[in-house]
Amino acid sequence: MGGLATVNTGTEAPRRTRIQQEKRELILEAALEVFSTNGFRGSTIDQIAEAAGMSKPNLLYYFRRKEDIHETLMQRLLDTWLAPLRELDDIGDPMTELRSYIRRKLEMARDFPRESRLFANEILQGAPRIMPLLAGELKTLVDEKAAVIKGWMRAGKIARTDPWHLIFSIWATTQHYADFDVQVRAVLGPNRGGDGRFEDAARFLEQLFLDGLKPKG
Amino acid sequence: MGGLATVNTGTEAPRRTRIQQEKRELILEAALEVFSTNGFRGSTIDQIAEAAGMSKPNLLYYFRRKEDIHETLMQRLLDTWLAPLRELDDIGDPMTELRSYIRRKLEMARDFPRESRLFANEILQGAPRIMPLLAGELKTLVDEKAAVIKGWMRAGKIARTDPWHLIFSIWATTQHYADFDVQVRAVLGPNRGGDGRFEDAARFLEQLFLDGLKPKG
DNA sequence: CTAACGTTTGTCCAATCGGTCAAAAATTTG
DNA sequence: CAAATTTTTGACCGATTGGACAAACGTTAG
Repeated sequence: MGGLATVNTGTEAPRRTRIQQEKRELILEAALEVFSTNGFRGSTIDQIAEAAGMSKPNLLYYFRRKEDIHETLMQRLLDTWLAPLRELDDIGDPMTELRSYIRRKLEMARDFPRESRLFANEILQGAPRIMPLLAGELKTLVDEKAAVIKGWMRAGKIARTDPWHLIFSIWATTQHYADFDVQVRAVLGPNRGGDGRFEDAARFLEQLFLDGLKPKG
Repeated sequence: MGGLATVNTGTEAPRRTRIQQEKRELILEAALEVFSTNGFRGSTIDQIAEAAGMSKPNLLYYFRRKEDIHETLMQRLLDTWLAPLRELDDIGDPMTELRSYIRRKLEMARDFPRESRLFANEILQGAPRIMPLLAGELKTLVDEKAAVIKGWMRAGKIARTDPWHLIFSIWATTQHYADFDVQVRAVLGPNRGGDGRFEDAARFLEQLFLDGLKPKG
C-alpha cells in the first residue's frame, strides 16, 4: 500500500529520508530549467518529470501540486538573490562597496541565469505569488540600504542622487545579461558575444557608474 | 455558407473590409493585454476572445491560429520599438542626442508598458519566434548606431567605452520601469511609487549617464 | 425580393492539462 | 527470512486547450 501524506506536509516539519532529499533536489533542478524558460503557466508537470527522469505520478509523490514546486523554488531563490544587497555594508569605502555590489550582481547573472529568469517571469506576470514578499521583506531591505547610501551622499562620498533608482539601475543593468541573454548574444554576434561578454560588461558598468559618459575634461 | 479563407491569407495581399480592419484591431488590442501578462503559452484564445468581446470561433475567423495573432503583434511591435534608436542621429550634440534617446525610451516604458512586457516575455523564453529578426535587422541597426557612437568617442565628444554595452544599459534601465513595474511600485511604496516615479527615474538616469556617481571634486 | 457574400455562433473534437488511485516494485526493519 | 514501509508506475478522470465545421444571421447588390 502507498505510504502517502508523510512527505508533503508542507507547513509541518520536513522529516525526510535520504531518497526524498535527493529526488526533491532533482525535481527542483529540473523545474528550475523548465519554469525559467516557459513561465509557470507555460510549463507542464510532464515536462518537469521528463527533465527529472521520472514519471509524472512519481514526481507528484514528492510534490503534491505543481504550485508547490514553484513555491519552494521561489522561496529558496529570494534568499540567495538578495544576498549581495544584504552584504552592502556601511563600513568600507562607499565607491568600492558599490563597485563590488555591481560585480557580485553581474556574477550572479552569469552563474545563475535561470534563477534570474525565473524571477523575471514572476515579476513580469504581476508577481501574483510573491507580491507580499516584495512589499514586505524586499521593501524593508531596500529602504534600509537606501538609507545607508543616503548617508554616503551626505558625507560627500558619492554624488547626490536617488538611492532607490540607483539600486534599480544596478538591478536592471546586471540582470539584463541573464534575462535578455539571447538578445545580447544575437546583437554582439559570435565574436564579441562569446564568453568574454561578461568581462566587457563589467568594465563598461564600472565606468558608467563611476564617471558616466561625459568626456574627461 | 461561410465566407472562408479570404481573410487570413497571411502571406497574400491583405484586401480587407472596414469591419475586418476594426475587428482585427480589436483583437490585437485584447491580445496585447493578455499576451503581455501571461506570455504566449500562458494565454488562451478564450481569454483573448472574451477581452475582445466576441466568441472564440468569431475570433478564429479573423486570425486562423493563436500564433498568427502573436506574430502580427510582434511584427508591429519591433518597428515602433526600435524607432527611438533609429532616430539617434549623427548630427547634433552627442551628449544631447544620447540624453534624448534615454528620455524617449523611458517615455515608451511609461506609455507602452504592455508592448515592453510582450517583448520581454518573448526574449525570456529564448526568442523562438523572432530570433532571425534579432540576429538580422536588430543587429544591423545596433552595429550601425554603435559606429556612430564610436565616432563621437574618437572626436572626444563622449567618454570612451563599449558602445554596444552602452546601448544595452540604456535598454535595461529604461525598460526596467515597464517590465518590473510591479516590483518598482512595491519597493517605492505609495508615496514615491506614484505617478512621479518616471520623473524621478528620468532625473536619476540623466545624472547617471552624464556624470556617474563620483562626487563632484 | 433574392441571390451572393460577409459575419457570428453553438456544437463538437482530439489532444493535453493537473491530478488521483490502486497496485506493483523496491527498500528498510525486525 | 518475512513483515512493514517507502518508492514507482500504468491506468484513469474531469477540465481545459486550440481548432474545425456547418448552420444561422446580417448585409448588400442586382
